[in-house]
Amino acid sequence: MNEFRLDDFLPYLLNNAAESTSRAFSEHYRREYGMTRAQWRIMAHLGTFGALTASEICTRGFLEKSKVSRAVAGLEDAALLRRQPSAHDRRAELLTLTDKGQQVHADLAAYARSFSDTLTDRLGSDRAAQLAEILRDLIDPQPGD
Amino acid sequence: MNEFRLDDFLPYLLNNAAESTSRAFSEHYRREYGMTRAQWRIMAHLGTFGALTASEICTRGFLEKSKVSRAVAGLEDAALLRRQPSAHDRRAELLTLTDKGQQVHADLAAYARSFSDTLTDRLGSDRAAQLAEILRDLIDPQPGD
DNA sequence: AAGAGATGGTTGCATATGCGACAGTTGCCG
DNA sequence: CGGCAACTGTCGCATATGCAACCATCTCTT
Repeated sequence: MNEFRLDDFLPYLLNNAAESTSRAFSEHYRREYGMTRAQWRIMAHLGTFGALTASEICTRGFLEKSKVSRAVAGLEDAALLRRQPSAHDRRAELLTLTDKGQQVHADLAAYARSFSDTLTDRLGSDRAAQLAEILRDLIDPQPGD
Repeated sequence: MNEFRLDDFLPYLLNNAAESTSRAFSEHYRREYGMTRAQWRIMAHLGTFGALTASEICTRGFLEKSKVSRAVAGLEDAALLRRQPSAHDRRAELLTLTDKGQQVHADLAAYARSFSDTLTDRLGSDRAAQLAEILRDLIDPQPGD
């Protein structure tokens, strides 16, 4: 009969796990810096990978471009990032963190780090590493790119 | 220095994996039935577990209660589910799928099933099972419950 | 039995979101 | 070269969302 079991449906489990593990953390940057999830994600990308364009962030982070556009505007207003024209493409803008942005990123990264350690402890480091690896496999082949 | 690596941050990977694996599927029920993500999730719960109250769905699915409230209203308007008063608690309402709701659920479940098979193939069934198991461990201890 | 506090569900309001349309730019093919 | 498709980022609009306030009901303590 090919029954459907919600408890085994990977997208469902992934959504729950993502939601469950992101909530506590998101409350932190929300309280401390008034940042949204999209804003934190953009900061995290720039803090980790350096200068990126908005559309690169869209692709890497599975975010809508209008969402990124507005989140970037907010971060710019808060003086956390700066735009500069791309040398090779006049449509695109390179985004980089300001000094203030770097500081904020450093704080959030430290928090994220300790948060991550908690999760790893809970799973055991072997399984945590397994999980990360499998997730990367699952993510890589992005449908439309 | 305790560096922060976004590529190893589990909440990030989980969000990307969830988003990546949910997108194609969500396009389907959106197109076919005009349903939102929350609505599909509610249908999936009711289809799998039978009668539930809204708050049980909130807890299981990591959904805000106002989101559920409105999604349920929409599903009721579409005649996909029905409310009946709980025998033991006059505040609560038991939600169940209507016949039409069951049909829609059956269709979506079949689609989900084949979708799930694709993912499992891609990972290999061992790793897919590992993943599901680890995710369940990660989810279980829900912060505020 | 009474009141405090928790819980179920709805709703108002401000904000966030997705989609589609748009203007400007680029790259490619004939 | 000329033009057309693809791409970048922004914006308007309708809708979805989160939060807090709210009413009704339940539970627990005393």
